[in-house]
Amino acid sequence: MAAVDLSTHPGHLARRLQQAHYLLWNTMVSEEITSPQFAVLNTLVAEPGLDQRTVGERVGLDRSTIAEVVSRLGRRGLLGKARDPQDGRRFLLDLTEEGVRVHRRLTVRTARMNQVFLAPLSAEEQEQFFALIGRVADAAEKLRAV
Amino acid sequence: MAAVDLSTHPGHLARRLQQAHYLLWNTMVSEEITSPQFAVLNTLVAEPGLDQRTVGERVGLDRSTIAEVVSRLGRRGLLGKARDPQDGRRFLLDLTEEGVRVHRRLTVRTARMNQVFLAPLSAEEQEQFFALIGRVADAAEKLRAV
DNA sequence: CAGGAATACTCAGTGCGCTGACTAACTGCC
DNA sequence: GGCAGTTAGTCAGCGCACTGAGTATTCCTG
Repeated sequence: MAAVDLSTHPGHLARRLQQAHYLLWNTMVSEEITSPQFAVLNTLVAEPGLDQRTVGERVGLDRSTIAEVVSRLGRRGLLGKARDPQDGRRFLLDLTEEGVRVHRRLTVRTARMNQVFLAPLSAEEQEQFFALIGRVADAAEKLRAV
Repeated sequence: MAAVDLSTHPGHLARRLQQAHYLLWNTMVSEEITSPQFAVLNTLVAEPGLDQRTVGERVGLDRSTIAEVVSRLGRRGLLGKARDPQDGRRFLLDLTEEGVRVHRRLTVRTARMNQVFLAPLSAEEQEQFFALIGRVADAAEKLRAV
């Protein structure tokens, strides 16, 4: 029996965490808009008119994935795409009014969901939670960059 | 600018963590066998002859997803499926010799990868990392069970 | 200013992960 | 024994996420 205990596997833990979040999001925030889609909306509220690649970079999605997410949001009428007149390769993205409205509505629910999600941890532990995961993710992303 | 800082969003953090792990796995462990597939192999080393649903439960995959993962592993000749003679609804799963060999080989590499992945944290911090994520994931899964 | 390198994006292919609807098999109760 | 309810698995459909190949545009360098 050379098997390993999965609970000491960070990858397995990360997957469980993400799935748990996904389910909670579905019940507490929205069944229509997913968490990555919200991240895109959120980025465009902060920086309207950003190009597609940069949006992807902000939310941590590669060019293929961001293209699909953007196209879905476009189909739902939450954002618009336009060629950059300065650089014909780029697409510039902007929220529609509906997109802004949806973002505003979901922001409230997201905050509530995050509270529930992190409720098992004390305020101090929540700090550690963010810091530890952030450090591991940052380090791994840097390994990739090389 | 009603935008939120994504770095304080546990869902976004969880996704980044998982992607970072995915990339490292690809370069350090295997391009063929994925982390969930390894989890299935690992479960069957510990408990040979388990049925498909229970394997899914052990590794945290729903019945649809475990069916796909199992079918892929079957196509690669790493495990075999057989109807349970006691209960015609069930499929019992068993690793082939090749499956056992692959599991043994990947176990070593996985341990090495985990070390690299967690290297930014001290031993004490690694404990916290496991504990905090485990508690949040457990709590969220319990919410679901209700 | 022309040709090669870099950049933004698309498309095809693979894999994980979920829901909801369906089929087949078993279980329990009358 | 028969029928209702539960359970294991499949299938279709959606969405995220990556790689690798291909196209169009821009940038850089000789």
